[in-house]
Amino acid sequence: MQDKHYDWKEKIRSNGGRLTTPRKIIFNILNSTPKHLSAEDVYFIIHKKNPKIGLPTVYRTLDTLFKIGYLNKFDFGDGHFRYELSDFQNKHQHHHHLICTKCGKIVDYTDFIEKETKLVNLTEKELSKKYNFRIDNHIFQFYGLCNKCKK
Amino acid sequence: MQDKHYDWKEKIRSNGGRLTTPRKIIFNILNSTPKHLSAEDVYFIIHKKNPKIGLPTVYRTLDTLFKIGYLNKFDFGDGHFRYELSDFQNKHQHHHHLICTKCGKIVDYTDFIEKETKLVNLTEKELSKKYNFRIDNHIFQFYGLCNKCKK
DNA sequence: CTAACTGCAAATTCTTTGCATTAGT
DNA sequence: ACTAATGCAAAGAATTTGCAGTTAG
Repeated sequence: MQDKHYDWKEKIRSNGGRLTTPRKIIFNILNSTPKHLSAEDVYFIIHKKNPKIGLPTVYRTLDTLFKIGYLNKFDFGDGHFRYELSDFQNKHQHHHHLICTKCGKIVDYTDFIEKETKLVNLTEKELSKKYNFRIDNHIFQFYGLCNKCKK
Repeated sequence: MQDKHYDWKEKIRSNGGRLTTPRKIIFNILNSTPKHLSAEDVYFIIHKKNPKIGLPTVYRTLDTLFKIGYLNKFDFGDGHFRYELSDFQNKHQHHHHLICTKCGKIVDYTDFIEKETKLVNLTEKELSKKYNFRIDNHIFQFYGLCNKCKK
């Protein structure tokens, strides 16, 4: 249980998918960084060693992983989506974000999650009842200015 | 105090801006709906009566209003930004969002805000101290499936 | 084998920019 | 009059699509 990723390959296959070289590489890239990578970030990394792999493949692979639930997809407002492996793989803790609206710096914080969790669960329960939604996920983001940009 | 919008015109002028026809129309469009409009939504509405006003003007006006703090800008993940007049104009209450990942339906909820507020304030305080940020704003969004899409 | 995936190029979509003209103040 | 803002057309940037060739199962 050290690594719950063991089954991503199985998940791909069981959906009729194939375990191709680009998919393996892209998964590994995501799995070896705590950062939120954009499609272009991934492409840049991959391109150094595998110049044959194209940007469309990166987009398609990220979408595939997103659809089977292995990726979180964020928009921090800088004009492109960013991805990270999902939290349920216990390698990464669930976290929220603190975003500098000037320089784009992003801080993942986990510090206050515990206090928040109880309330979040309660809120999810009440919301799902009142609005008849099945809630799968949430994004909490705080926006402001980082120490440098505050001047 | 019924309508705090009284001063938006003043705010525009005091920044060296001009009170043009497109700006007045666009402000009124935003002011007469509780919805989250995209630039194209605004353009579509405006275009029926004022076909001369172009999409770039809409984008520029939205950006202007955003910069002087009269607009909130959201990305719900459907590929374009959406805008609404800011909460501090007491016409709209501060609210969070519930988003259907299948059909894109968005529910604004204000119900649990009160309970959340205390925690949010506390979290903002602790985060701003720990990470030395000045926090101006936050976005909380829950994602899931609405009653129709749950099937 | 054969259907899914890739790689390339071209298309789409949303948003921004350059510039000559118009219109607030 | 002065200069910000507009309207048009065209450019940019991120992402998606079509399709012929490749490859995993």
